[in-house]
Formats: sequence, structure tokens, C-alpha cells
Amino acid sequence: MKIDRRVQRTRQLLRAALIELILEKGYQAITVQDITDRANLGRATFYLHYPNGKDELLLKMMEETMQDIIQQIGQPAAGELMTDGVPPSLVAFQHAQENAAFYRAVVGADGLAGVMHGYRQSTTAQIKQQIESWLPPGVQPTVPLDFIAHFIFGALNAVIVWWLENENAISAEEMAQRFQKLIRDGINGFTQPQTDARRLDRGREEQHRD
Amino acid sequence: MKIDRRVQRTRQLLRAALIELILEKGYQAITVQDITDRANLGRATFYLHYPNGKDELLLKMMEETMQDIIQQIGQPAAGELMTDGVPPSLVAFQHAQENAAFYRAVVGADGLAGVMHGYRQSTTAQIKQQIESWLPPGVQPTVPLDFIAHFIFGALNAVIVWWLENENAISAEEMAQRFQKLIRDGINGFTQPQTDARRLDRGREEQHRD
Amino acid sequence: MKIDRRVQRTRQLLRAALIELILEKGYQAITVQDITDRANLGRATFYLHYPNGKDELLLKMMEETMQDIIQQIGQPAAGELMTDGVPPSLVAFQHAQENAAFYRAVVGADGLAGVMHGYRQSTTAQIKQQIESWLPPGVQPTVPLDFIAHFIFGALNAVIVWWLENENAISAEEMAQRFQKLIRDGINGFTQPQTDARRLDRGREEQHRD
Amino acid sequence: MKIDRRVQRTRQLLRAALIELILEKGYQAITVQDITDRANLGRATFYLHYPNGKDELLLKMMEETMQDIIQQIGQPAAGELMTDGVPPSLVAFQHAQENAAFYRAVVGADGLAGVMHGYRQSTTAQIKQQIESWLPPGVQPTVPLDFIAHFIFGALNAVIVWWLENENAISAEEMAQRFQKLIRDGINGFTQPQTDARRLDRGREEQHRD
DNA sequence: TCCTAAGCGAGACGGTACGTCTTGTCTTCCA
DNA sequence: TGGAAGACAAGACGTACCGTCTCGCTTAGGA
Repeated sequence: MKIDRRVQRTRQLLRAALIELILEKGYQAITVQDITDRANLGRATFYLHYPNGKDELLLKMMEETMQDIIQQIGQPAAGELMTDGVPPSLVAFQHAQENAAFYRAVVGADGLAGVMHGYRQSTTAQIKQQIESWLPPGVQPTVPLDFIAHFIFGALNAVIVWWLENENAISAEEMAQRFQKLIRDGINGFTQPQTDARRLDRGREEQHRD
Repeated sequence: MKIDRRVQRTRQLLRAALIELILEKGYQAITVQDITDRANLGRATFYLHYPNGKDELLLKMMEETMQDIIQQIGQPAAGELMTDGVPPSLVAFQHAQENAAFYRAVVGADGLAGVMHGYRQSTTAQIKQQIESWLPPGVQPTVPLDFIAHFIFGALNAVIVWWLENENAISAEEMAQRFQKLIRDGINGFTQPQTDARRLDRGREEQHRD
Repeated sequence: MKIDRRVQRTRQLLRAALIELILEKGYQAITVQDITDRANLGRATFYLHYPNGKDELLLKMMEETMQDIIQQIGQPAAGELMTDGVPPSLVAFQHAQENAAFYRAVVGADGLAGVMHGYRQSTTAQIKQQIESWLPPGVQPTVPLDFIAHFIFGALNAVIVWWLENENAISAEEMAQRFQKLIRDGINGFTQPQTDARRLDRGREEQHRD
Repeated sequence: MKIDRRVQRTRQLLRAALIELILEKGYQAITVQDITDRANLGRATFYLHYPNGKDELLLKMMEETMQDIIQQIGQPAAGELMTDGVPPSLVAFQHAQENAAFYRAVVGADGLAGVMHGYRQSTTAQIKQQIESWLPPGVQPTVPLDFIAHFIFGALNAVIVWWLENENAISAEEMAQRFQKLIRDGINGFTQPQTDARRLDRGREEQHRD
């Protein structure tokens, strides 16, 4: 049976309405009625497509969004270092910046608990995969990769939320650079004078500045 | 005027009821009626003490909880390093372990958005204060302290949530030790063989103990 | 659009429930919840139909009831005298007798103030219309018709309430006859011996029948 | 035991507050809190004096008011006609006029059902007594006196309410005169040309116009 | 081109929770 | 001891959403 094009249209109207409303009043304050009013649809129609309510609609949208990011980051070649190419976190910061209001509403302080769960799952999985690709073959991390993945996810997320909240003039590039550095070298890198540890990094940095 | 002891009793009943219910069905699913039923109080009485509903009660409780942690961590002596004494993060991990169910409900995936905000505010402020106390006098960090504070908060929080979710057998001490290391030295510390960076720390410690 | 028959059903259920409850516990003591419980409806549904609460429901019922009475009285032919045919007040007394409990609750001592207002408005309007139809063409009353209408309404109402309160054996017919006489001839008719005034009436009747 | 003067003071404050509030917002809308706020008393104190709430206070006040009217009307000498002296209804109309706002709130459309009951009881009793005093000794009315008393009470009350509602310029004297006439002679007196029945009245009226 | 199943608008309905209001009781303290 | 202050239980209020449902209208896509 051929799919009715009206269905696609309806879902698109609902998606668009949700985005608009999130930017206007925040996700929590939105009712199903709000969405269908905005989309010029009947409330019952909403439940026809998303029987579990607005969370289901948001989740579906988030999933697609995350697919977006992941594809932008792309698959690192095996053995490629985390410092090569576009740093993954830069993609994240840029994406956040472009969709600031949406992020603020969904991921930040007023975000949806249930949504965060799915977000965290897919993001940490993605991070884990990245880390694995960095590991030189045969090297075993001395800490569970999940630990590191959640560490990075939590840090990245919190920093993005902080960044978006204070509309201060730090660029995405600078954020990404500092974030990468902190992840790689830890706090010491920021509070210590240049040491051997720094030299190690510099070596690598020079390498890809070629 | 002397403080009515009934008030204290009532609030304690409400607090206890909320905790019980969070462990039973999760914060989101709790109604004010649930709480007052459990506490054997009238619903109106609830609003007498917490006019803004259950979020206000939870926030008040969280604030006290955070005061708890902060006092356990105590004020580090000036110049004392984050590596000396009990690491602050160990206190956090232990506290989370002792109140696992509560953390799971409040801070984790099903946590309350509005509550997270306040939680983040006070915690990052506290972290910032800690970092400042570590800084050698006169040393200027090359990155906003807020950036670092949110970085640490996000990472710590995510790692705790992950840890509590997978009831795996990592001890709080081990978690804290790994966390501290990751914060201090970054990923390199885990994926690189032992380098000067470690020796460096020791060197610094001696340096400050002069 | 076709009228949803469910709406009619729902309103009928509410009406029936209200009557039952009035007879059981009096109007004042009834809550909206009582009514919807009895009618097996949701409380919110009640407000869907009567947004102003139980008073609105009662008023709507009273209006229909008054329509009933008015139609029973019917339109007197022009020039027909109040003494011809079935006296309007007899209809009122009979109606009160048939719905004694309802009247007792609504119009009597425990009646609803706000309801009385509407009741008085429509009833006096109706009485006024009756009086006008009695007036020989061209005759101007020497007193405002409103005055007379409220006079009659008040007197009739009070007498009905008294009658219903003391379950004494006066028949509706007797009540109506006495009431009509008192209205027509005043107290003198009862405390004075038969005078010309009576003969006069008869005279007039013949006069108008020409 | 000496009566505590504070008790009298407290009750007086409550009475005054109730009157003020009735004039401002109507009896129904008043809460006990309103009254005690206005009287600068504690709410609990109110219940100390009137355990059954505001109705009890109002009833006590109404009883005293009715005592007032009754004393103003005074005891008619035996055999005195209803047309002699100051007509009782004039006292009623004047009293209503002087306390218009109070009447409007208490007796009129928004009056209190329970209060009306007591009001009707004492007033009809009083009317009955008046009628009895008019009756020539030995004359038996052909209708129960209660019937007539309620008839008069209802008519008088309704007419007063109507009068007060429409702030029209009919004087109390005119109202009383018309009312008395309607009671005495019935409608016929107003709609008929001068007849024998009228001459009868005129005879009596001239008598007391001396 | 028709017709038929679907998508859809409209809105009634039962339900649940909300936050507010008022009532009447009780307890504690003050003058 | 009378009163002020106010905590408390009880319970109704009117509102807001929810998710389900039924009813017709409209329309797309297969016949």
C-alpha cells in the first residue's frame, strides 16, 4: 500500500510546531494542545502519530539530530589520533551554537529527563567508538572505556550548557581547543608552567600543523 | 517568637515521605497528594510550607545535602594540593554510594530539570572555590575557572550516574582515584605509558611542601 | 453540525441527579462532586456544560420548569378575566404540590439566593403580562404594573412556602380560590360581611362578556 | 460574676465589621476571615463567640433589628383599625429605606436562605398579631390567619425588594399607601373606575384624614 | 472516474492533579 | 483568663491536561 503523503505532511507540521514552541516557552511548558494548535491539527491526530505524547515526538527528533552529528563527525581512520583532523568536540560545539535555543531547551537545565537518557546512550556509544579508534592496536586502557566515555560526555555537555547560558564571546573553536586540551592533558596543563608533559603534546601538535 | 516545634516535625515528615516515594516510584511520578498521604498530613499543609510544590521541597533537601557534602570536604589549607588528603571527589563518590537510590532518581536520567539547575549552580561554585584554593598564589589560569568548574562537575556527575546505573563492583576509592587522575592528567595518562608527567607531579608536591 | 446526542444524555443525567440530591439533602449541601458521582460522570464534564457550577444547572432547570407552568396557564383570550377558566394561581399551587420537595428546597427557606433572582424575574414578567391581558383596553392602572406583579409574586410564593411547610390538608383548589379572592378583593373581603364589592365583580364580568 | 466588658467590645467590633462588609460585597461573599480582619481580631476569637459561623452572627443581629421594628410599630389598641394611625407597612418601608443597603444584601435576591427563615417566622407572627387586633371581637376570619399573614409578608417583602432594586423615586409614604390599599381592597381597587367599593374606602380614609 | 478506506477536525468524556480557599479545631504564648 | 497568632485536617472549588472515543467530512489512490 502506498503511503499517504498527508502523513508526512502532518508529521512535519508537528515537528516544526514543536521546535517553534520550544524556542518560545521551553519544552516543559508545552502541551499537546499547544503543538496541534500551532500545526493546525486536531489533538487526536497528534496521538495518532505519537501515542506516547510529546516526549515521543521529541525523542524521534533528537534521534535524527544525533544521526546528523554523527555523520558530520564521520568515521576516523584506524590509528588516526584524536588530535588529527577536525576535533570531534568542535563539531559538537558548532552544532550546539547553530541550534543554541534548541540545545538550551532540551539538553540544558530545563531539559527532559527521559530524553537525556537516550541522548546519553547514543552519545557515549559514539564517543567510545572514537576512543577505540584512537587506541594504538594492542594497547589496553587501564580504565573501562565506558568510564572515559561518560567522563567525556558529561564534561562536554556541562561545558556546552555553561557556554550557551552565558552568551559570552568564546568562539566554538576556542571552546573545542580548550576542551580537547583539558581532556588530553588534564588540569595540570592549565595551571603549570611548560614542562616535559607539554613538550610531548607540542610534538604532536607540530606534527599536524604541517 | 519561639519557633513552633510542630513546624519542624511537619517538614521532617514531608522530607521523609519524599525520600521514601522517590525510591519507590521515581520523582517524576510523585504527586503532592502522595507525599502528604505518606506523611499523614493535609495537602493544604504541604503548600503552607512549600508553596511552589514538590520541586521546592526537593530543592530545599538538595541544598541541605550539598551543605553536607561541602562540610565533609572541608576547607583545604591554603597551598594544599588536590592530591593531598582525602580527594574531594572521593567524598562525592562515597556520598553517592550511600544515597544511591536517591541519586539515581534525582541526578540521573530521570532527574528533575529544574532541580538540576540549582544543583549545578551550587556545585560548580563549590568546585571553583576548591580550584582557587589549589592555585599557587599569583598563578593565573589560562582558561576561565567557570569553564573548568563546569567541566569537572559534568564529568563527575556523568561518571557517578554511569557508576550507579551499572551496579558493577568498582569501589568508590577506585572511582575517585581514576577520576582524579583523569582530571589531573587527562586521557594521555591512561593511554600513554608512564612518563615524566607523573614524576612531575611528585616533583611539584615536594616543591609546595617546602 | 448534527447535535451530539451524548450531550443531551449527559445533561439529562445531571438534571436527574440534582433532583434526587435536592430531595435527599437540600440544595445547599450538594457539591458538584455529589452530582457527577450520582450521574456517573466526570466532574470536569459537569463544568463543560455548566461552567458556573451547580447554580447554573439549577437555574436552567428552573427556567424550563417555569416555561412548563406558563404553557399550562396558556394565553388568556383578550378581555378574558382573571376569574374565568382555570385561575393561573391554581396551576401554580398544583405544580407546587406535585413537586413539593423540589419547591421546598429551592423556593423555600433554604432556597438559593441567586436562583431566586432569576425565578423572580421571569415570574413577575409573566404575571405582568397576565395582568395586562386582563386590563380592559384603554384602562390605565393607577399603580405601576411592576408593583402589582411583585406584590402578587411575593404573596403567592410566601403562601406556597407556608402551605408546603405545614403539610395541612388544604387542597390546591381551596388555596387558589382564597388566594385569588385575596388578590382581587383584599382583606376586606374576608373580614367584612358580603358587600356591594362582590356584586360588583359579577356585574363587571357580565359587562365584559358583551 | 461581672461581665467582662471586653466581650461586649469584641462582639460590637464583629457586628460593625459585618455590616460594613455586607454593604461592600454582599453577605454571601464574606468570610469569617474578612470579618475578623476588619475587626482586628483573631479568627479563633470569632468562633469563641459565634461557634456556628457568620450565619449565627447575622441571625443575632437580625433578631435585634426585628425587635426594633416591632417596637416602632408598637401595640395597636384593641379595636383600632388597620387604617388608623401610622400604617405598619409605612414603618417597614421607612426602615427599609433607611437601611437600604443592608436590606438589599440580606432580604433581597442575594439574601441568606437560613436567615430568611427566622426573619419570616418572627415577621409573620407579628403580622398575625396585628391582624388579630384589627378583628372586631367575635368576628371569625373565613381563612386561616397564617394564610393571610404569609400573604402579607410575602407581598410586602417582594415589594420592598423591588422598590430597593429600582432606585426609583417612589416615596416610602406612597409605597405604604399603595400597599395598604392593595392589601385592603385587592386589585379591583386599582383597575376599576370608582364604584361603591371605592366609596366605602373613601369614607374610611376621610375619617382619618381629619 | 468512481469509491472506499484513510486521514483528519471537532469535541465529548472520564480521569487525575493542580493550587487555592474556607472552615472549624487546637495549641502556644502574651498581657 | 481572654485574646492573638497561626498550624493543621478536611474537603470543595474551578482549571488544566491527559489519553480515549465517536462522529462525520474530506481526499487520495486503487478499482
